[in-house]
Amino acid sequence: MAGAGRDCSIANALGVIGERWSLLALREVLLGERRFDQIAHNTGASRDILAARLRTLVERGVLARVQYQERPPRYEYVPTEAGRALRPIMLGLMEWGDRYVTDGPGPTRWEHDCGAELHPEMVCGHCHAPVLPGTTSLVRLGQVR
Amino acid sequence: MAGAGRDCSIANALGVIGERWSLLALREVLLGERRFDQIAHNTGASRDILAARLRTLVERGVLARVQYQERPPRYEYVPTEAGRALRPIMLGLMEWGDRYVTDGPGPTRWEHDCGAELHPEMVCGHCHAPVLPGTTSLVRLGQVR
DNA sequence: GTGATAGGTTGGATTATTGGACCGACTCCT
DNA sequence: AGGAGTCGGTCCAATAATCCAACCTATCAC
Repeated sequence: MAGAGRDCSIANALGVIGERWSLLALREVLLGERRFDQIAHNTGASRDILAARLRTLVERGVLARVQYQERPPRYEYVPTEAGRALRPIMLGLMEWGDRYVTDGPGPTRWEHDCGAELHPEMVCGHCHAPVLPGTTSLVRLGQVR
Repeated sequence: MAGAGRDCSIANALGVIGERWSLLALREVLLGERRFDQIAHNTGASRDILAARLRTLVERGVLARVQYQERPPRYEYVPTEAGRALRPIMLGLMEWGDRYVTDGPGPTRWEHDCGAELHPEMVCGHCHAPVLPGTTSLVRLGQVR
């Protein structure tokens, strides 16, 4: 792991969800798949790596591991508040992938309650204007350690 | 690499920017650092890995490598349109990291033109209502291959 | 007893990453 | 002219992570 680099919440966030398969596992959980085998199948991750990733996501508070039956004990993974808070970011990543990576129409599509196909946009939480380059200024920058 | 898993633009996006150091390198470029040595220093990545990451980001159209002087030839990395389109996502990730990972106040802070400290929010591009769980419905889901 | 389901663990082979040294082609200082 | 510094990398051996298939435990259904 990196002991250096800029003090930055992006780096900290990537420390939690930045490893390979973590975000795809979370995608499945947010889509409603909560069982190990289903997550393994739908992501394509190998089972040992997936087990490790789910463990760290639980440790870091993004998912919770909930027993849904005794005898035999069986567990499912459910998103915590922190996990649900990643949903907009995943939708943003999906939008970016649709636009700049995936050929043809997006394989997964959402509709918003307003009736339109969902194309999420990032806005300022205060004035609700789009966050565009040039409309923001740096107040404080994390130092490089 | 994964040959299987769900057909999904999140997975496709991660194929481009999901490797370790890629997003941190992009963060530095978007912050205005364009030189190899500075990016290496500010991220903490080893130089050979950084060179490899920058190469794939250029290949995939997220960055461009531009010669800024001859004799000796020197290059800098600038964001393309696709790279700039990742800015809102990085800000969202920063917001998430500030809230759920980083202890204390966020090390990097932005102000929006409206005067408020920036706390970005994801909204529907059509009706501008926040994208909350329960306000969207799946129209089409990428199949697992 | 045979299969199926669920949630993993184990082992061995392959790949990726790390950190530091090194390099070529300059420029700047003295 | 000699020496140091800059820039954008590459090369190397040691270490760490990942992949895949096989295996395991417990239980239920037949």
